[in-house]
Amino acid sequence: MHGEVKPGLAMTLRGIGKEFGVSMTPAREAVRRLVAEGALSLSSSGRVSTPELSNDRIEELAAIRALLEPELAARALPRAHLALIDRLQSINATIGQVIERHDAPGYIRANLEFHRTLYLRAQAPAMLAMAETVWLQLGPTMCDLYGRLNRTTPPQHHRLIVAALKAGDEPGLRVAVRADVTQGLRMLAT
Amino acid sequence: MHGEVKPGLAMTLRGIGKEFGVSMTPAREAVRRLVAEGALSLSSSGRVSTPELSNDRIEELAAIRALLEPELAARALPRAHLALIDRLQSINATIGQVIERHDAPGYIRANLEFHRTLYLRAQAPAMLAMAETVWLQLGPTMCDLYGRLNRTTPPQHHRLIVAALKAGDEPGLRVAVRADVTQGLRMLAT
DNA sequence: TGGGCGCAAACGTGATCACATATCAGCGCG
DNA sequence: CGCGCTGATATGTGATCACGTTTGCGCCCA
Repeated sequence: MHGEVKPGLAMTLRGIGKEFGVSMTPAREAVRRLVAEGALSLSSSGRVSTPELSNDRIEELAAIRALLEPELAARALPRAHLALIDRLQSINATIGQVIERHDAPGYIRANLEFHRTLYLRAQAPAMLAMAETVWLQLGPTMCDLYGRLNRTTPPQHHRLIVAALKAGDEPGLRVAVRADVTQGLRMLAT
Repeated sequence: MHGEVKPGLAMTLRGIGKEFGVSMTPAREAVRRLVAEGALSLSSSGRVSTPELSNDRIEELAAIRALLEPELAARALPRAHLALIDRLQSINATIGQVIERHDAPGYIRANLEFHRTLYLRAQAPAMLAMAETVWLQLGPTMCDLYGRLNRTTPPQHHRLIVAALKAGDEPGLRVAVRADVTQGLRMLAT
């Protein structure tokens, strides 16, 4: 999810087992679960690797985010109290620092923490799980793209999200979240 | 997904293995995959069973359907030719027959076939997979509910969907699909 | 008769193994 | 010099087993 493993990297069950000090059986279970969630892809011979997403697939996954996440944010809005907004702003500050360091996985991690912190308030576990599944699928590819771009602009959409939360403005919040989610896609087109 | 197994039913790995003539290992993999997809729930002791969904969870899953499926339908709309519409109408006729027979799993299966046939045209595999995951989670509970209700009215929303497809009316299609998806939820409230 | 209690059966977990298959390096041929 | 073949190595699959834990049934006592 955090993009710590590059897209297209192949792995073996025995290798994973050795890496974590377990036998093949738990490694197999973990791998098969990640395959079921779309985080890893299974070749016809059973070999496993991180998927290399096509542009169409990325667009599709971004579209799913653009559907789910505004709804999650809207559901969180009535439950968003001051402490939550403070927390979001603090995470936002961290994101600014991470960007300066050009730390792509760190940026992804902090960015997702911002979204997850907000969506946790929505009290919608199935919807959140679904969003995290999408993040999991996008992780390696997104991190690769961010790493290539070396962007230096802080996330202005997050500020808009926080502002809409403070104002209790649901339509504005939906628009801000959708814009934040779609921004990553636009970056790909360049 | 088709609701052939009742909610809350517990299963054992050795039992599943014996049922399908394999050992525990493949049974474990299959079960863990279904757990990852949310179709089965894993107790703290590792025992597995079909989940009994709370009303909140059902509402949430229906909301996800209401988000994803209109989008899938809209993406399928430009690609929907006459043969597809014929196929949908034929499935619709089947649904009418199944309802007369009070065959709840058959109804679920035919209903999902209607939706899947349409959504396959959307050329959006990730989004379709996500919708199917939701169906998988709802399957047992929905079938249970349908079985209790013994409804006799044919699905009028499907007719609206077909009409909107014929007319090339995207907003109307989105509304019709959303109404069809939400209908199941309304039934629960009674 | 109802409610704890204990024990045996059953369960999940993780390890190991045999086997069929895929992968890749090296080599020989064109 | 490039291409295909071949064999050794490595991989996934499914079975089986030992072990610690949970479960559920029967029994005992109040």
